[in-house]
Amino acid sequence: MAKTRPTPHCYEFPRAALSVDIVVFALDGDNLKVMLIQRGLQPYAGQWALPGGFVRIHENLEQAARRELHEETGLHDIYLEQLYTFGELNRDPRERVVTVAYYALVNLEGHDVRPSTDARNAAWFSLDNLPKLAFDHHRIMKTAHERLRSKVRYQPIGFELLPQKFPLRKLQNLYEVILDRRLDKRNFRRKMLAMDILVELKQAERDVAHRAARLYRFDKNKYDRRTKTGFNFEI
Amino acid sequence: MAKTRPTPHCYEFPRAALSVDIVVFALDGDNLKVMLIQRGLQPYAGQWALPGGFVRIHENLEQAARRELHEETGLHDIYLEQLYTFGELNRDPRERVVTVAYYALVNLEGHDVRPSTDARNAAWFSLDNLPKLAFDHHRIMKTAHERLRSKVRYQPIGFELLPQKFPLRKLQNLYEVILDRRLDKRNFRRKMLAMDILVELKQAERDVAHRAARLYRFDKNKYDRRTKTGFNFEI
DNA sequence: CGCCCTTAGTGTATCTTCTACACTAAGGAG
DNA sequence: CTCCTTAGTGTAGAAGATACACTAAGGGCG
Repeated sequence: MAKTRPTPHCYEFPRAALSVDIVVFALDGDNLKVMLIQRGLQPYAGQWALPGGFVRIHENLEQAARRELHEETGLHDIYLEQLYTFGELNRDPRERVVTVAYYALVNLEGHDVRPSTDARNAAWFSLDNLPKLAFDHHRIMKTAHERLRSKVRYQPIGFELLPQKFPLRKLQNLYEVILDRRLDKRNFRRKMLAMDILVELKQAERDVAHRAARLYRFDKNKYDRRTKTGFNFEI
Repeated sequence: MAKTRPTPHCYEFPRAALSVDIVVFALDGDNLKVMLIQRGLQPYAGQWALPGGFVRIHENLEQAARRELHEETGLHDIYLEQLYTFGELNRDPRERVVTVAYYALVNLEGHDVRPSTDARNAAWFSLDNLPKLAFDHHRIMKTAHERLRSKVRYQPIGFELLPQKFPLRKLQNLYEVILDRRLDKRNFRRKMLAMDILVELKQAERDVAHRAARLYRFDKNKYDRRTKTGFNFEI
């Protein structure tokens, strides 16, 4: 597959290059973070950008996104969903590049996130403290953020940002951060538990300097069953 | 630009071809319809397919979708929105083709729809009576239908399927067809009018064999203003 | 060991929104 | 002028959303 000097590939009509870019969200206390990598090559050398790269001819789009994500950040087996395809003419100064953007959700504790694998410089940034981004990545990021904010309200994807076992306060905090507004504790708990998609565990938090909260986990099977009978998740 | 024998375009790595496909929805009484074209060339010659074609190197994705739509169906200046990008390896038997799918909404009365321009065979089909479709177009259609069903509930896009002036019963009918369930007339009217995004016109229906209904139109400015102050459209 | 600090965990009253439901009004057709 | 069809309207009860404050539990520290 890999040659030192690849043979050229010719077509009757000019073709755009096709890439994938991924907006990886994670929750760090009261901050929603995204992972960025610092570009080593031109264009935009030294600037921060979304992880991503060109789609190979024998992999589909999601495979390409997962491969790039793994190569550049070490992340694997995470929630990934197609966001939007950006195809403006001059979004890449080199040539026409169309990019299929994805967004990913990870929990910081569960995954062995090694931002600095592969000799690249990668790091988490708070969404409200982003550096200047290469290409049209700021726009992609904004689109991803909006999508997350609206999707989190009617699909149970927020759990992807938490460890498998979590106290309800962490879940509420997640929604408060993403939706950017305070929620009432009692109402939140009542509503969430009434949906009957969480399982109350026999464990409690450990090593906290206050009363330990009970842990819960999201039960996907229960959710799927409830969904089939007309139930709709909603925050 | 157009040559009888284009010079070849060569790249270091193989590239997928990039196309757009459009699912055009229209409402015809109690039926949701989509426009299909009958393919003249291989592969799938003679079979029905979504309108669409290859993206040119100097047009962006939406421009490509609008151009193809115009060339193949005569439709122009219509509501168009990106749906999803399909990139499975074997979705086109000739070679790797990644397609950016769009969906469009038109009102049958307002637009001069000429399905048979351009010497192609084009026609409207009821969604529940579709022929076998070329490529993975059935999947694209299904995705578009699901998107329409969910989006119509929280964005005022349904109006795109109606003429500018319409009686409330037509609007209710639209939601009943798309959501596939009956709505209560009094509740529907109360809710819709309470949103304060419709303007009651001084006109009534004409040429109906019963009491004529009052006509309304959707006021986008009003909607935008209300949206800015926290209002959310919802059916 | 006991006090303090912090977060966990709980119930109720009120307001708002959703639902179910049936009759009179208007207009054209015959 | 009668008939047929659809337009247009109100209300009561149920369900869901909101606002709100105290006691319980556990670790830290003096």
